[in-house]
Amino acid sequence: MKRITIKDVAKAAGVSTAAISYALNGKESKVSVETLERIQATVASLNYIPDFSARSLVNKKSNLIGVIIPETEGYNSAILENPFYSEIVSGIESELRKHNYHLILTGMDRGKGYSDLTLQRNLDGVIIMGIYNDSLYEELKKVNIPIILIDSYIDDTLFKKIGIDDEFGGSMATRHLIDHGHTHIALVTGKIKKDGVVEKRFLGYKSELEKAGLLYNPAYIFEDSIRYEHGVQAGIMVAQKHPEITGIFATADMVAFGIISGLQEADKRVPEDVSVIGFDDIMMSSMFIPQLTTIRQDIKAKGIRAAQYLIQTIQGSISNDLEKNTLPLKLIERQSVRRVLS
Amino acid sequence: MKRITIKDVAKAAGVSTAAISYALNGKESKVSVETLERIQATVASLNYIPDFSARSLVNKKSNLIGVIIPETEGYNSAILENPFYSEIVSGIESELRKHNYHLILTGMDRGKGYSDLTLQRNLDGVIIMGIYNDSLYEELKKVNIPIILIDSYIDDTLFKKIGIDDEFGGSMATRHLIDHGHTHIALVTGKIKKDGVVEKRFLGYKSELEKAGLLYNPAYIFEDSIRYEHGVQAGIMVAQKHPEITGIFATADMVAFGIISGLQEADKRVPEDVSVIGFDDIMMSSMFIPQLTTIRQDIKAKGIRAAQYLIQTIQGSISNDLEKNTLPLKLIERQSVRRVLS
DNA sequence: TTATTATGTTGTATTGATTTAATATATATC
DNA sequence: GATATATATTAAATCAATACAACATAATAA
Repeated sequence: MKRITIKDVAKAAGVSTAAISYALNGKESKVSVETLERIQATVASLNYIPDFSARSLVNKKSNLIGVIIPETEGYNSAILENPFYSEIVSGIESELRKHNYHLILTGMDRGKGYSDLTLQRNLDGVIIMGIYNDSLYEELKKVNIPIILIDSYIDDTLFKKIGIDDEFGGSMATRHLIDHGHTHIALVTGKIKKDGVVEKRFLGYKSELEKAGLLYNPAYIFEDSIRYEHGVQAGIMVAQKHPEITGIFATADMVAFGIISGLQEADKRVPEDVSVIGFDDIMMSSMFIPQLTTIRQDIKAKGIRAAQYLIQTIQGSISNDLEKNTLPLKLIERQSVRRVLS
Repeated sequence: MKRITIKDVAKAAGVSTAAISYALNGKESKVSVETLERIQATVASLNYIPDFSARSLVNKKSNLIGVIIPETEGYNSAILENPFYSEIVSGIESELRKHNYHLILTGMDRGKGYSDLTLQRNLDGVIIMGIYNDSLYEELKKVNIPIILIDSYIDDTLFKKIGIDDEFGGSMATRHLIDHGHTHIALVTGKIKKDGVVEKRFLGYKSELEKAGLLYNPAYIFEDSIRYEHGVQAGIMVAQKHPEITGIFATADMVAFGIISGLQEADKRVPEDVSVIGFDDIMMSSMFIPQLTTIRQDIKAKGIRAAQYLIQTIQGSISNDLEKNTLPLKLIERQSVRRVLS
């Protein structure tokens, strides 16, 4: 089946290809009403669908957006095994589709460049998740297209960012435990890297302890990776080695699930013996038993907002609306935290 | 920053653009060793990256694969909220990346066509999830590119398929309950549509009941959608209206989670009072409490296999290896099913 | 009526890479 | 040394669309 090109349409409608192009690209003013209608009719009858390759070759726009998920430790080349990212991508996709952009989804082998994809495909823009100071940093600057960073604290006006106030979130979670009478509070988290979200949440945790006059004990920090398995280990550890700990703040819900399992495995009950608070409020958190008390961020909205922001930037209607770029957080009280009597 | 084109490289290396093209596309035999080396050197020094739009314009290959997730009932335009799909996409992505294909991920508004995307982007192939007999059927045939269907029973040699033996899986699950002494077994499931996977699982359930001489009771079928919420409702229903039911087969793990919550809400314990078996073995199933007994399919492998099969088809090395296209199932015994005494 | 402006319309160059056919050069055969 | 063969190399056509500049026609102004 041969492809129907703009020439075929032109011939059938008895006009030039230029007329077709004008008629189809919002330049109806350059075409009379009669020809416009005739063109539209023939386009429909021939079922003509323009070729994006040819189009993007001339006007350097591809209507393609790259969505890049760097490999997280522990999630080996399985970029969507982390449900948090799935929800974000889901939001991005729905928003992009609404605006007639297509989405190229890709993981990123460490070492390999971002710019390859971008240049090869003439991407109109890129959304990158959870990147912290890194070698990629400089490379990103070279590729001169709009870039939105989700959950990044890279401090450069060149990059637009969508995120949350992670430090505040860390404070909220910690304070919630403190307010419920907990005095020995552990933190279970992924690697604390400079300018990563996890560092900020940790900072919130620490400052809130100080504010409450509680002792910050480095032995209460279980730092490894943002994975279920790490949570399990930490849970067992807490149960066996630290009976004084009654509250645990996990910097991700996934980790909180692991902690709860680990605790139960070591015969501690949640929340009767130990309270656990998570972070993110992924979908599973309300389905888990016990239902997880956590700091909610609207994950899907994050994706949607990132897509909107990117599209605005591409189309030049840049609204540098910082308030809308730091999304709200909310404490969701469910079943995994209880009050202890002092 | 101006783009570096093949012409720039040609000029810098003192050869024609044709030579560059040969050197870069595995046609080294048409180029002498010296020029090849010179070209490679200049390509590296100029950091030349070819433009896929131009390339795909001439050879009608885009190195792009479309991954299409039709909107599931209940998952309104949030294509990845279903963790099952996320895992598949994850598998597809890793495999495609390995072979230098890029992936366009998109949901599909009901009504809108598949062929638009395909033709616009000159896709080399398409992977479509969970499509059953439908109006889209005919449209798919018109677009003459390789298509892999995941979890579909559309019977047409034009479409290649990757799936599992859903009926057998349904049997396995049901038999497991029967073997554990259960005689009143409910089925909680999404809409049973002709040629959908759910229908097959239902058929397996039914036939296994008959085989065991048990009564098939339509009142035990809770048919609505493959969603957590439906599971909750069904769980409550069973607890309140059907105390005789001791075993429940959910045609998806997500639904099983809901059932367990619903049962607990209505003061039934799992597995002490009621046993629940799921289907899929998504990641959460081993993390859930109680850990879910389920029929495992290797979800990520499904994605990988689909990608492999598609790439083979595109490249002409078609291995119509049916055995490898029906992936194995395995009963995973965990904590949500227990033996009842008769 | 002629000059001027506005409105449609089209021919053609352009985009970046591939590929065919033609050409130039080197090597082997007799 | 002349002819045939193999090997490098390149000029130019091609892919499908866009957009500039040129031109024709109609509408308006003088």
